[in-house]
Amino acid sequence: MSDVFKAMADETRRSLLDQLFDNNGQTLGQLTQSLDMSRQAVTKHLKILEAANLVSIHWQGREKLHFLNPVPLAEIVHRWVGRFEEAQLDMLVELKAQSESKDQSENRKKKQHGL
Amino acid sequence: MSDVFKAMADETRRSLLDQLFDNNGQTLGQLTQSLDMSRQAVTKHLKILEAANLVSIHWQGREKLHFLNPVPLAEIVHRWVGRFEEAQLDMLVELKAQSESKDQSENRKKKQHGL
DNA sequence: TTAATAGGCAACTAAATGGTTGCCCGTCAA
DNA sequence: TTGACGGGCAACCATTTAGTTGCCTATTAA
Repeated sequence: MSDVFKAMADETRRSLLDQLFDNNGQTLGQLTQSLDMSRQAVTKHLKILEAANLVSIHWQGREKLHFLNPVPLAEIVHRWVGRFEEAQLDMLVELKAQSESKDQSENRKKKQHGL
Repeated sequence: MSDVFKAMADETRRSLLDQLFDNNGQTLGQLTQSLDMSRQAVTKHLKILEAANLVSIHWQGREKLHFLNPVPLAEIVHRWVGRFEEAQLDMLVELKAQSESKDQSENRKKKQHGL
């Protein structure tokens, strides 16, 4: 899981994923063209994306084709969406409780404000 | 956006978020207890979470309370879920095309083309 | 057969990251 | 009022990260 988040944490790597969104199955050379850095630097980024299982490769002659693998991110992200949506509900409950607690002294006037 | 992914990329910080999921509004001291590192190290992690807007703080006397802010991650994550789900469809189409290509000999009715 | 193309590997560097320690300040309670 | 407690700030350190360059291999095309 850490691998996926770390892979996503870099702008260059997100840009590589963007490129593959737009046009799946590109070669290293193609992916490098749009990036203003050396081929070897791009190779390293792609290795990290591969390690995170976000990109899979397919050799065709001397060309290395790169394909998006959406599965691990979809999984991870669905999980965190769930957790955060729960938390969001909790937070609403809590804010409500806090505001009620603050309003104890004057709770008949029903005035409320948050943090 | 980079800030959010970078914040999420560290195990310690995800663990801090976990703690706040379980019990929102904890102090720095409380958050430190479960972490086997110095208070100052935890402070740095919390600063990063604050900068990513994933945690907000509220001073109460000499205590600093930390609260989860689910909004930015929910946003980011919904966006990426959308993109990846699109890509996932693309991939299915592509896998279908590949398998059809493999089945060429026994399925002559369907047309196929290479990657 | 040879040159150009696509890419890999290793060594190196600068900067960012994650941690430490020491000392300081404000708040609270005895 | 004084000492303990909750936390901040800054300097320092080791490791990781993101990039470079130079050279090598394998495939393709002339």
